[in-house]
Amino acid sequence: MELRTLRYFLAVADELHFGRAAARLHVAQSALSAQVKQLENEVGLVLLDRSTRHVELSEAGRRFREHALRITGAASNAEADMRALAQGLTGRVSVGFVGTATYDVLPQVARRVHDELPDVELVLRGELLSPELYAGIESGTFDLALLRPGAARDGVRLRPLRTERLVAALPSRHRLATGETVALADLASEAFVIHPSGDHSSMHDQVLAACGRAGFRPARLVEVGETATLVVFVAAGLGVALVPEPVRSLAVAGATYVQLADPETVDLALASRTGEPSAAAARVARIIGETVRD
Amino acid sequence: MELRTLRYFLAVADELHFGRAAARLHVAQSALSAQVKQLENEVGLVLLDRSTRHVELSEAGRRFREHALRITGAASNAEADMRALAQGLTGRVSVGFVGTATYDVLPQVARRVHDELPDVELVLRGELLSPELYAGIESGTFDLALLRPGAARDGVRLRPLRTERLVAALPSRHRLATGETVALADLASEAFVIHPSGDHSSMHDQVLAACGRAGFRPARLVEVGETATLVVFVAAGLGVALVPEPVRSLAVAGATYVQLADPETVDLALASRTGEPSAAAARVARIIGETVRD
DNA sequence: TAAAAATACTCCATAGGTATTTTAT
DNA sequence: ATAAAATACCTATGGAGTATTTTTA
Repeated sequence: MELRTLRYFLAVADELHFGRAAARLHVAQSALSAQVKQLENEVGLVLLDRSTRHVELSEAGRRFREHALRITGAASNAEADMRALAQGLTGRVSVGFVGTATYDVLPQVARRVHDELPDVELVLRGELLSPELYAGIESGTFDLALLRPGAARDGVRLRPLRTERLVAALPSRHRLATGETVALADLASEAFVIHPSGDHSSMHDQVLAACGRAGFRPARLVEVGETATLVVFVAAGLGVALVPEPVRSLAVAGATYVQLADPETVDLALASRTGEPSAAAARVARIIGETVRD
Repeated sequence: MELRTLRYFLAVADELHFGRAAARLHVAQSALSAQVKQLENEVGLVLLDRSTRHVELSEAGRRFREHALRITGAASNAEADMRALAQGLTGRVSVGFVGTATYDVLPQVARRVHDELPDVELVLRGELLSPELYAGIESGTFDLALLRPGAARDGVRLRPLRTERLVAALPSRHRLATGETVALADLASEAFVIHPSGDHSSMHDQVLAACGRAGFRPARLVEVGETATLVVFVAAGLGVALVPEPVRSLAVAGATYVQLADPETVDLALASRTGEPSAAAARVARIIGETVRD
């Protein structure tokens, strides 16, 4: 039993006329007759009661028609689904994010994917550290990752997205919180709320490097994993923090973001596995690129 | 896309090894490789990530596998169902009965079909007159009919089942109800409860013919369609009746069946359409034959 | 008698086989 | 070095076409 045979049978069952059915299928009437006959031999039942003047479905034919419709329908579904998958209109894309991208890029991307690619399942994991994301891309856990680019690793392709200025997050009551800008050196004696150092967090290292360039080393460090928690700690007066400018979209009462006088920046990049990504992943990558650009 | 291709793909997806899958399918490895490759071309996606040392399903392959399983599963279902249909183990069989077979043959047949052919749907219509049954067989409304054989009609095949003796149904209080037998002539002056004459009921005619042979013509006729109602009327004292002996299984308080001294009989036959009946109808016919024989 | 399905036959596309090459570990 | 998939090439099955016959309403 083959799908072609079933399609032939269904055409005859539809037209109740071998000639017309053959025309519809673009095959000769004789080929159609032969195929239907073979199908009947296979199932061991007469499916069509036919004379030269009349064709009608037998009881068995009516029953078989239901089966044939189910089978060819499932095949059509499969074809349609695979076509959609090939075009990136369906499928699953898992994306990992560093914490500082979680509150800015992530929600916009999720919204656009939901609107433009409703059948694409987006699996999001935010608040991860760049090394974890590198490993996730290599191992296939993630199709895409938004991370702070570090040493190139082969198996991972990096595309620079943008450079983000660092801003200071200060308690609103802080004496420097009302200024237009703040010089990093003026924060030398403050406690710093900072991402954890473990596993080589990129933000941890870059904040300390910036302080170093400003001529000091923070006296006290309060390590906090989640970006949201970090800002809340600042708001609570536990210290100051340096965060990429897009974190501003995370508004927390009691915390104020102030532009740095120093030109400190961190890079944001999109990572993917080398080789052909899935069509859906490519579409999501494109949306991420457009979202960041705007 | 053809079922063969899907089965090949599923074998490889199962074995994750082209050589073993080919062996399982009894085809050469090269043929399998070619078919899988062609399938991938058709769907436009790589379904299997493979090297000479390792074969695994791609994301698209996992997705396609679900489709392929659904499709081939539906095809297997179809084959199994058609096989069962060809063997008469499934399908629908409609059977019509004359009223006097309704209470005897019908329940036994229904029970046996239910037990022995659980997937055969038995559609029963009882309490019909033989001419209606003839027409129903010819028109295809019924696959089988239990009826009183009359003039042969072509398009209808008749198989004699048995000859049933007529017995008298008398009100229990009737003076003749206690005898071992009753002579028909002794009922000459009674009112007769009888099946309707309309549409040439066979029982109607045969009861009157029997009376004629006994030398009388019933003084009064009470016409009743249903056999059960007929016996109830007798029990109520509205008259006497002649019924085929199997109607005895219809026990009604107040009515007594008494053997006739006269050797009057009616025939019961199984009617079916000429030509090949469905396998299920043939099985049911066989069960009817066996049931009546016992 | 005419329309339509079945049959006879021929052809060729393609599934499948054998032998060999390529490739990744 | 070797196991296994891919490739090259050949064969043959069977699907499809043309022409004709058969059938029945």
